[in-house]
Amino acid sequence: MGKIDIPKKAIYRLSIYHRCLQKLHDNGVDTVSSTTLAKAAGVKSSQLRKDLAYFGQFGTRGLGYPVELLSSIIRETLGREHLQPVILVGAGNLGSALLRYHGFEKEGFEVVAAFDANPEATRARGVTIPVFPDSDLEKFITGNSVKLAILCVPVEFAQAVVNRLVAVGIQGVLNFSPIVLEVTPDVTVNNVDLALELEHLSYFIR
Amino acid sequence: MGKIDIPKKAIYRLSIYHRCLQKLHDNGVDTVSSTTLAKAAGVKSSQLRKDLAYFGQFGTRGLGYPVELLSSIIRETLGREHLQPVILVGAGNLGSALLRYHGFEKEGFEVVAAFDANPEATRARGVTIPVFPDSDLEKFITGNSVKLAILCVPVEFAQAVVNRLVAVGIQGVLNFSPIVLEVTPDVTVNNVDLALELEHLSYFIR
DNA sequence: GCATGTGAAATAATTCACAGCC
DNA sequence: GGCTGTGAATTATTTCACATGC
Repeated sequence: MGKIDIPKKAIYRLSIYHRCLQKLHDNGVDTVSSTTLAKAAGVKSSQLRKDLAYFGQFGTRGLGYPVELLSSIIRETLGREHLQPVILVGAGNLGSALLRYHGFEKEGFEVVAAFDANPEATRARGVTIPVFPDSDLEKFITGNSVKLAILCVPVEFAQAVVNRLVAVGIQGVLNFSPIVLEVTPDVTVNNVDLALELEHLSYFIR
Repeated sequence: MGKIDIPKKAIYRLSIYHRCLQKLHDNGVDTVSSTTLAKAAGVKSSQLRKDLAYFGQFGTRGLGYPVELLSSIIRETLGREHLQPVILVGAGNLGSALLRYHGFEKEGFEVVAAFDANPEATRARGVTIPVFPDSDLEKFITGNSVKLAILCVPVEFAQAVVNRLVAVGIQGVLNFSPIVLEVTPDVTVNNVDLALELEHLSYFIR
């Protein structure tokens, strides 16, 4: 790959900049300075300029950045020009909650299918996205070239399921199980660990 | 405070170590080397030793660390010796999903109450935790000395609600809204931004 | 004059490597 | 011999500060 040079944290910030730019665009703004955009994103202006400099030059000195252009360049850099299909595996309490939540769709991801050991029960929970038995996983992923998966299975199954996903081509996993998943370096795992976040907070209160 | 010297990221890792230690303890292990524990936690052994060194010396050279003792020392360091009450504000799709999920309880946090503009609707969604109208927020927080809040209100209300929370003593906020919240430095905000995590993943797939 | 783009400086975090101790 | 604890070295990230260009 040719993008190993952008720091991981900068990539998270790109997403934030992208959101701020969309908001500015909705408000009819078409040029923004690094100072203004940085303030909206909660970072220093120098950091914003450095982050953008990792992948090109888009501003005009004395003026600022073109909102719409920068927005689409970031979208492209993040690989968001084309809609990415996403599957969700494990539609228990949290999984079916996320399916009903539709927070991903709002930001432009399409959750195309869910998988569970007991698909009937999930459908009964008011989930409208198609739910399949988890034995259909491999067939579906291969057939639909899915690259991204949201993993909400119970912690004791998480490693086994991720192995199956990776074997058929999943390259990115959003993992909600409180476990450190072992994957090959070509697979990216992002952990969302709600209890861990609360624990972290509890350190900072007195 | 006297703990400003431990890096933020090290604190997250402490929680992970703590989990691994509990598992080891459950399996009857009573001593563990930095190499073994680090492997379980997915970090380098040198990093584990450095992280622990931030707040003391607990190991025996040639042997390793005492599992139970280290576990309780970490718990104390994180401020988890005593149960912290937590409230949840905004019981819409995601909020009520989290209430039904009970993932926090499993890790030892007690969600004592939820607040929403429409408490009836939330109760109807099968939530068993008490739900109050959001006008009761201040009274409840003050009356029960709550310090931690989970924030799931729609993004356009997030800043206003966090202002109210902070005004009556909330010191830690787990924020699910895709917005950069402005708070005074004595308040800690942790953002869980699901769409942003997916976007981050989409950068790494090809 | 104003705001970008960027080397250089400062700061932070990680990893090495080994002395010290059981 | 094995494993911790820790300074020193390395690597990564952030911030500064200013030359450059509109």
